[in-house]
Amino acid sequence: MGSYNSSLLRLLDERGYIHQITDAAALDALAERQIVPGYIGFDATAPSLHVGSLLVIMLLRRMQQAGHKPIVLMGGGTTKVGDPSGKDESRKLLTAEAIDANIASIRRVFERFLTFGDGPTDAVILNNAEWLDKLEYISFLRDVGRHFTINRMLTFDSVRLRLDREQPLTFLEFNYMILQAYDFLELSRRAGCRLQLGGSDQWGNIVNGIELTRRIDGTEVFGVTSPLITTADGAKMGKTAAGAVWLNADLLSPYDYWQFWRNTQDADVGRFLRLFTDVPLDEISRLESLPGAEINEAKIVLATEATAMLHGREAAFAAQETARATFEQGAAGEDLPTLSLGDGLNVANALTAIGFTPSNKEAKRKIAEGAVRLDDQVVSDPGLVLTAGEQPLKLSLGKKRHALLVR
RNA sequence: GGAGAGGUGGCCGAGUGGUUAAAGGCAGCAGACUGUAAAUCUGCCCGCGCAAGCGUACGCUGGUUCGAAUCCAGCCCUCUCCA
Repeated sequence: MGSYNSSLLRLLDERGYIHQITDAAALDALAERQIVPGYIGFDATAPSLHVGSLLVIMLLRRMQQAGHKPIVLMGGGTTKVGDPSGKDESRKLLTAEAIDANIASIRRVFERFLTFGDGPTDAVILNNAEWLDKLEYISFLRDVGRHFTINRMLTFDSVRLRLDREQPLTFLEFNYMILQAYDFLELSRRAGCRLQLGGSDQWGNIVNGIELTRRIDGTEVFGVTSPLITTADGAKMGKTAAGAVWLNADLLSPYDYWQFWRNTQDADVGRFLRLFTDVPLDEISRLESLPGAEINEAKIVLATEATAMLHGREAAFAAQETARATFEQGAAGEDLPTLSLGDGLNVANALTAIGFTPSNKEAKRKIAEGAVRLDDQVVSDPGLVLTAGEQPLKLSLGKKRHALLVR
């Protein structure tokens, strides 16, 4: 730690992004000497990425900040195969149309984090379907497949974990690591790419790509992985009641995104500020050492900065303002989720309609538990029919979830 | 192709004819305490219904039985060993 010369590795190191590097000294030297094009692959298994991917998106952003060239590789081809890493079961196969739709939806997020263009350090997006879709089986096996031994492939975590747990691993998925390795070779040829970044679970795949590129082309390329980010109590990051914390605003509103960060545990605030915001390091040191309840100030900075980066500063401030009005003054901020009551709706149905409860049954349970309030008055009758007047009503479940009911 | 093991609620995992909407744990939600934190304690945790009640559910399809997650038959899927 602290022994790097290049601004790239120094930046990554001091903000806590580095888990492993394949050849740190050589990469350090290369990054001092030239602009390093580096890539991360993203498979398009859903219409949006979620916070789980945010860390590696930030890696690309840091690369650009350090004067290098980020390459976003969309996995249009690899998604058709499915990465077995870290999964107990095969994914359902996605159709080509679904994958294309997902890619179109996902790529917009990158524009918030990276500057795209034709300049030397501008980011670019490529899609591995461009080369993977056209592969010819026999010639691919002869050119690439001969560099992989089954003996070694079986030792990789992605494979071994599945086998150890007696879960099936299809031959299709077994090929994933070969295709990802081939991506690196292809990118080094097409884009002069010298670096692949990724989460620590990608180490094996990255190393494969490095070796393949060296064996076939004799080119030296590098890999950097980031640590797996868990919360202080050991849970995977990004899981909430409602499900994944999506990055696309149509799947998770800026207000809810802001709330996600606001509810960070004390112990995580400093780490998250370093990883997920551009707040200067000395300011972060100050914020994270705030005593007692004052740490909440740091959480607000985290929430607003992280939200601003993804959704823009205006949306972030709106979320912050709504939260302040709602939580500190007990009023109702305008950014809260809103439900139109129409001709009238009973409380239980309203709770389910906004998505606070998954079923009417659950809504009634919560009412019986005294967890539901209407304009801060506890509701006890699940059949109470609501109609809105001029003023919107505030419906609350628990202390954290609030919504506005309008006509 | 042969032999064996197995498929239970989001996950893990009990249960081998009725008292089983199915033990226990994890995850989750809520209440108390707090700082929209953590930890702790308490309650809840298939769906519809105001309710009585009803409907679904233990891989799938049939069958036996007053009654099946539990017994029988066929099928599907997974794992292990053999060929």
